Amino acid sequence: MHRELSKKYNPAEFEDRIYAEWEKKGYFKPNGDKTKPTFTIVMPPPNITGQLHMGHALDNTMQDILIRYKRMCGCNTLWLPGTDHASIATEAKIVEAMRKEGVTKEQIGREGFLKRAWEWNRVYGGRIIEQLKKIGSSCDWSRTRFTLDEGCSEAVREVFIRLYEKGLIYRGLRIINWCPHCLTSISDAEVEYEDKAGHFWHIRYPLKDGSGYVQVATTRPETMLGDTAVAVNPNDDRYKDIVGKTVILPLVGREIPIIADDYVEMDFGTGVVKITPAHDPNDFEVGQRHKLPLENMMTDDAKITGNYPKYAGMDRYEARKAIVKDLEEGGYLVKVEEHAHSVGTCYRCGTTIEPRASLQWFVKMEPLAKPAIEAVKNGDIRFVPERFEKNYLHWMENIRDWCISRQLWWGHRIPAFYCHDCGEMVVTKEENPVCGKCGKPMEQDPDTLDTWFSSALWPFSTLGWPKQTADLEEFYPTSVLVTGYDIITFWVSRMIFSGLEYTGKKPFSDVLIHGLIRDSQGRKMSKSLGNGIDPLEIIDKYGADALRFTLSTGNSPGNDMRFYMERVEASRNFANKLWNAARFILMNLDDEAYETNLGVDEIDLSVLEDEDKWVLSKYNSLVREVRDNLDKYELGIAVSKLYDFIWDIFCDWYIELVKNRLSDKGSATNKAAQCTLIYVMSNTLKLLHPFMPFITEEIWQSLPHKGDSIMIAAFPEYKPEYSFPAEEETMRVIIDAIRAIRNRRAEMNVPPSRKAKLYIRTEKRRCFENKEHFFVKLANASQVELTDERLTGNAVQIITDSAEIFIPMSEIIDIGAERERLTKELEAAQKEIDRAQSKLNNPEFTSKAPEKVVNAERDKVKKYSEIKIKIEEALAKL
RNA sequence: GGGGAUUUAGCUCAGCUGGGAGAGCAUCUGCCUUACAAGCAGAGGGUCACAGGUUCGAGCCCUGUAGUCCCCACCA
Repeated sequence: MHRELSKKYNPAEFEDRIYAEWEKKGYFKPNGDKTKPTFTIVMPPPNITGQLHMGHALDNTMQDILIRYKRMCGCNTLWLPGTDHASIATEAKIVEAMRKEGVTKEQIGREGFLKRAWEWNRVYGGRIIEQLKKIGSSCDWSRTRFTLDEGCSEAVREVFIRLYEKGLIYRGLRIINWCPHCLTSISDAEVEYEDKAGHFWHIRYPLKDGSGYVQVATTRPETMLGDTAVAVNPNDDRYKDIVGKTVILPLVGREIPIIADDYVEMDFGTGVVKITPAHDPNDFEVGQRHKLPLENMMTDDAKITGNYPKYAGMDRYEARKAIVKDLEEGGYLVKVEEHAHSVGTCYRCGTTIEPRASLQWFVKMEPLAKPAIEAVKNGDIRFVPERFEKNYLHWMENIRDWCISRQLWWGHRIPAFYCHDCGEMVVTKEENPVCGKCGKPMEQDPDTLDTWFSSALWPFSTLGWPKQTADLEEFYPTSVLVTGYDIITFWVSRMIFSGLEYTGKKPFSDVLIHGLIRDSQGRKMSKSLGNGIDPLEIIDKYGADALRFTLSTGNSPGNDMRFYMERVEASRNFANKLWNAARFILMNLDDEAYETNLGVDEIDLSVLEDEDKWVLSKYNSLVREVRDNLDKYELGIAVSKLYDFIWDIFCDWYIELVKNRLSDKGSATNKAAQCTLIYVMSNTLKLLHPFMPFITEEIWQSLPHKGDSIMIAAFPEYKPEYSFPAEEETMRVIIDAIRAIRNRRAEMNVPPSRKAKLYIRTEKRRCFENKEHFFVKLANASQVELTDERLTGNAVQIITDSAEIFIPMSEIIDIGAERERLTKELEAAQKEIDRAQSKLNNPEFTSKAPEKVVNAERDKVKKYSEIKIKIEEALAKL
């Protein structure tokens, strides 16, 4: 009737089996209950380039916890999964794989390349989904999407055309960040800056009229080939007279003007700047203002063009050396200084990016940013933790136009078409448009879109947008987005403005931000360092539950976390503890408990002992706290409370307290204990299920239960009638006494085998009555006697706030030591009294502090005064 | 240059709206007590970075200082 649990906790035995069962039964799909609120999460789609890493494991564990919680709360819950085509990253990987085979993109052509890319997606995109299942992700896989699937592509085209027609997408010649390795433009957000040691070269540019020279300073001397002016500040008296004159560009011989522009700072360098409009964003602006020609002196792969035969074909750095040498030899080089400056690098390949004037597509950001800023400022969209709002707002408020075209093949092709004959351009969803002017077939723009362009639409494109689907109606806006702080600018911000602009609604209400998983030394996990830990290996060895527990504990939102194997072991040990507690319960259940579903729905409170009510009451508070923490996204706090309850309260105390009753087969008290064990255990399992789905299911199934799966059981609710303050107090007194006895025995090195009779004198007799067996079981007592008398003579005396306990053990009593110890305790009690009393003597305290706090201090004085009297009497009798 | 995070036990980190500092691991002591040695019972260990301030009361709030880390920014 009920399933046995195997002797050893071995997650590999059941995790896959349980997952398959859940999936087969369709539990991952929305329950369709329209009377309940919907709860939706759209998974940040992992790239198809790689393996599941710890970041994914964390991200998806958090999402799964929230989803499982809400599902058990009865919500109509959807967690929609998918993968990202990751254009630049994937293309780079494929090119690299091809290189090893000795094949180039050009050789196989666009079509052949795309064929390979789709094949790649079939293999690796599928793999990562399987890996997500291993950690227990309860996604609705039937709705799995891919950023490059037909629906998403339709959404991309729709958006592109809408924005174009609105004038928010334009094509223009601008300075963009060019990666000479990936051979594509990238957006500002995709550039990473790092400080590098460099030089400042001071170079003389002779005036054409022979009246001298100007001295410019540059960090990139090779770009002088592209200079089309030099500039000074209009207010700079030093150079007033030469503005309007021309200089001769050294090595090149080109005659270029001296212009005046505010951009130049007088105090910096020499106050004279060489202007290279084609290779520097500021210079480009200056060039625009002064109508300077663009001189592009570099090829795609950052080599000098044929226009400069002496340097043609040299790469940037080679050319720099040669040019510096030539300048020096020509007497143009004045000096070289050390100079640290920040250099932009490609976030994918790390190559130093080359700013470059280029014809690209852009999204005009300012009008889109405005509502996106407003939505966060007015609290419509909330960041958790809140501080990331600042991050987001700062970026949004200073946003620049977004370069969206990429010179890649793997991605959404830009729906713009050109007529070769007349130069006409159309933006259209049509696949083969003809030129409206001359009727000729048109050719599509060869470029694709930034991969984040499609990711930006993810929360609604996955639900069917632009079609008004039932899913979109039901599940959009989504509830919460869970992601790392590292992609707030790349992704979160773009989803926000996209959602607002295209659907008129925010894409999600809350953004739950987590940190990065680092190695045990605090370093980022990376391939190059080889310090990555594979989540799948952890799962193989310790189980998915242990991994999930590790990732969800001991960490606060938004903060990075170090990954320690010791912590995984501790998590596994916790699972083991739970497992064994369950085994113990199972060993002690009668068949009748299964036949009658004992303790499954309710408990007959009238038959419970104090300890039953105590644990039930503790459990009841736990329910309230866990719900509260989960509602506030405090996952780590919730799970640590569960840990404490299960290990400390339930296993170390409650189970120990009821062991005697469990051997008393057939009695009413035995049944009450079984009932309480079942009720508290199975409901605690429900509380823990979102965090550790597999072990909780396995155990729950083995206990008396109703329903097919813990996954779809109702999440426990707080019940006022299960709150028992009086029994909690009774058990606190008992537990304190037991602890005090154990403590003293350990101090005195009494071997556990040496049992002794206890005499307990207490004014809280009610608490101790009928509790004698606890002291026998848990405090090495041979016998317990409640007495009104103080034991005199050679007895160990133990004093708690509620009792005096005497253990006659004359043979090990050292009167001198006892006196010393009691004196110390007396001093400690006096100290407590003084401390509390001094507070109470302060009228400011008694008048201003809350009553609750003042009363607590009064109680303290009372309590320690009583203890003090007892100790004094004990000393007197010694 | 601006912004943020962080500094708590030997290590890694929790600590929710201010009301006597906690966990895991490590260390020490004693235990195979009829679930669990992946365990049980105990113990030691902290000027909560530093200096001021607000408050009856500060690990928590404010100001400053220092260390560590991150993000953003077009100064050649």
